[in-house]
Amino acid sequence: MLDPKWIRENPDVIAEAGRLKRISVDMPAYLALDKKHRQILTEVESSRAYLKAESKKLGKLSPEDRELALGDQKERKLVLQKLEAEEQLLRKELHLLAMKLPMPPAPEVPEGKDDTQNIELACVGTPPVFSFTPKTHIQIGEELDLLDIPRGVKLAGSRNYLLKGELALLEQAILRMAVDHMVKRGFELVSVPMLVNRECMEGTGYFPGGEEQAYLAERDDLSLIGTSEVPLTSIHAGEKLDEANLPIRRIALSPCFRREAGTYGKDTKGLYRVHQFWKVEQVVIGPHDLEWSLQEHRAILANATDFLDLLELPYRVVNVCGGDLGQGQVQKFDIETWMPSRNSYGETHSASRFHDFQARRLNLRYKPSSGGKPLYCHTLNNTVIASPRVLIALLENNQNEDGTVRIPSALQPFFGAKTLGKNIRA
RNA sequence: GGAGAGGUGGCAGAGUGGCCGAAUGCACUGGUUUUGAAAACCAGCGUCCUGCGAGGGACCCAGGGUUCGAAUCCCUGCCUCUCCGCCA
Repeated sequence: MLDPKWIRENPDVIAEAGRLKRISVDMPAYLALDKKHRQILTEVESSRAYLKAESKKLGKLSPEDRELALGDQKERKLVLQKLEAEEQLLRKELHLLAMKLPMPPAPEVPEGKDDTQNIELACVGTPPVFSFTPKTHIQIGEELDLLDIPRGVKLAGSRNYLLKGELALLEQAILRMAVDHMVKRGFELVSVPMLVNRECMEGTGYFPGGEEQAYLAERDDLSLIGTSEVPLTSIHAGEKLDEANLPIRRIALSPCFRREAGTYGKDTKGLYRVHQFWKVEQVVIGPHDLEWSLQEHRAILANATDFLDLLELPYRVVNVCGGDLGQGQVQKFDIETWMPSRNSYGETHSASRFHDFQARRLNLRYKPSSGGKPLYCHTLNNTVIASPRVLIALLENNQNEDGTVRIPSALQPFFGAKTLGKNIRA
């Protein structure tokens, strides 16, 4: 959500934002509606002021005099009611339009229409060269009897899977390692609801627009989260925080649910695009300060790349171009990890900064220590790790010729062994 | 799931149709007094929208309704508490 006053004064900036982000924006329509709404609002308010003042006088009149004055009041009330209905309708329309306006991207965001035009910022590690024909994660998992996709599909449809035994344990090990990694860096682990209300989905920018991507529990008007960014960012919605308590840095470990509507035929094989996965997500809520926000964006990016370094995986970081940015994002860095079976880097992390976009929708503010009006917070988030997607990289990059998988040393204490698959083969 | 009670300003808490944007206490801010502090006393003290301003409007959980007029009456929803039942 953008500041209504600012919208009025900067329609061109928003139109340009729409162009850069490939989001259709009709600023003339918005401005016309806004103007009309404010006109009616003024009428409603002055009419209401008159009626209110007259009513007060009525209260002091004798019963006989009152009867005489009532007729006029009733008539005016009818007129007001019509105006009020009109005003309410306009307000709703306007709000809906405002909810869909794009946040302008930062100047350092490259122009481009989709992910092929993202700019590589860094490339770390070297994709492995195999002296044998490498297997895909599916082959590795199935041959070790640790992965069962057909039965996952039997239970819940396409894009479902079963991880078994050591592979399921490996998943837990990575998630726990990620949690520890972040707790060491001062992030507070929060266990959050996975089923949230509409306010959370709208507040973080997923609704309206993203309803198709979410599993809805319609009877209770709740949605399954696609990421714990939603509950984590919404925790202090409607509150006025103390500046002294900022920034708030938190992580959550949660399952994530995505319908993946409109991706039929895309990434249908294996564990890359699935309906349900685990993710450790980092969310930071801070002051309304651009410099701070920029720094923090780099910091949460580093939290993730440092973790990939510990996992000894090759990856690259890209500066996401305008056309690949979401409505609310000001800038986004994606981390893509090398996946031999794809013969390319695949997106595993996404670090976004929002300025006050989410904070406005959530009505999330703080009292500045220096006094003065409450300000909207800035919010940011990034993945720490998402599984099973990271397992693709881990299994494929570290596979041995005999079909077992080497476990990176930092992960060994969490997994409890140096190799995956050994115990089964022995 | 059944029965009951309730949601008012930072907190506590009064307020059953006009004199209520809301008593009172606590907290907070400024002042007087004091070597300093405490106490006492005096004064101030909600948020948001709109307007250059004077001002106007909205808000007593939320949404509807009754009424010339609603914190107050009616309906619906949400939330909290107590008792009973059930349960990982």
